Amino acid sequence: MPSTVAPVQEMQTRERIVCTAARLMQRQGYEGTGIKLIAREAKATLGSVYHFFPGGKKELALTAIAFSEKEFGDLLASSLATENDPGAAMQACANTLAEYLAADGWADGCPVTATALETLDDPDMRAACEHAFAHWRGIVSEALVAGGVGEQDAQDLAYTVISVLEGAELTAQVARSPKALEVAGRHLVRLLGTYR
Amino acid sequence: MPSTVAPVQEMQTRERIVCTAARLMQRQGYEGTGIKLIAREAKATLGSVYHFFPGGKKELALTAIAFSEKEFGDLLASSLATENDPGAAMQACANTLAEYLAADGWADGCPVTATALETLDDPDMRAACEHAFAHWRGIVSEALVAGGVGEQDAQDLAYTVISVLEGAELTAQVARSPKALEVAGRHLVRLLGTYR
DNA sequence: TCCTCGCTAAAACGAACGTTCTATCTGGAG
DNA sequence: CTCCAGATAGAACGTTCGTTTTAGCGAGGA
Repeated sequence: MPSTVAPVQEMQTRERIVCTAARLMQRQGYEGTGIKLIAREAKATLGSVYHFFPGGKKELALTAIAFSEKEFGDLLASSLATENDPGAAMQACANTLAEYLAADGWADGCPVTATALETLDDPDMRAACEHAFAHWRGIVSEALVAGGVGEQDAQDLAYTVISVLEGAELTAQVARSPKALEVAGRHLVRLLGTYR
Repeated sequence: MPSTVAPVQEMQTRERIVCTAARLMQRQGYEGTGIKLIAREAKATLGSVYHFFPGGKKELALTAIAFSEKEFGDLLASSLATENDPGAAMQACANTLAEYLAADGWADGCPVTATALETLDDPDMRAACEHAFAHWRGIVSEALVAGGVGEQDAQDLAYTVISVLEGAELTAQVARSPKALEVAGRHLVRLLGTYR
């Protein structure tokens, strides 16, 4: 049975690998990110990577997607918790994404997007990405319902909110400009405003 | 000097390679698509590929992006030409994208998106993707101005229109459902409707 | 002390990558 | 016919990929 200290060490190295994988994959996609590079950047060895992820690159990628799902979900939730109006919260969220992007040279985009498009033919990967998107939509949808929007309208709006955030972040990265995210925030406020 | 027949043959083979490259890259991204696979699928040999594209994979990818830029630009333009209301045109465009996606098993998404995210660190590739996005925004913006929307509002709306189409197409691919694109079309109609 | 076991370290595998090279083919010009 | 540039064909290069394998480390349990 593991001691009380060993698991901490274990999770530190493991989490370092997962975090690095997520960051690299959101910068250069799934195919573009090598396992050896992940190990090097995470200051771990190849042996450690395959020790924690016997399933290889795919298992690591699935874990990284789940990690990123939680990361962005927390950003959504905290934005919605800070602002009481859902529209203002989504605008704040868009602006936060723009700040993050500008801070790291427009490299770290949506963690799931870059990986998703390359791995749609793999059922497991696609399912993981779909789970992330559905999770995020659920957070937005709940907040909208709590804000007085009807159940059906809220679910539909959640689709568009997540879609426009994804698309605007991509646009901002390609253009190296926060403009797409800024106007997306304004338009989301305007769109959500028509539902009250 | 080339004869009048030889260039036709030349362009046929060349275009076959470009078209195949664009299709494969929109399915599996830049890194995930090998040059040898492109040659095989295009029924050309490796020698032909490097004959027409001495710059190798990158030059071919840049050409494929330009090809895709025109392809989606034409879809935008034809939708705007068919419908007289820009909002209805964008909704029709979203529905057309949904039909295409469903027809090919949700594989052929936006040609630029998949490539863009992996190659943001390459200035030439990023510039090509940015050029495509800007081109598409220009088409939408012009149509909005022609529809009576103010110049500044039209430019801002063009950002969001393209962003939401990109994001909704990605969402639809991952979910294997046209829903994201359908609601995106409805919400675009609604958003554009507030500007008249 | 010895032994075990979670973990690290590094070498090595076959396969596939992008690219280069040489050889062959084809069809119009001289 | 000869000739040659455009185009095709395919072998081969070195590198890097994901993965496997083997050896070594270092701290608890008996």
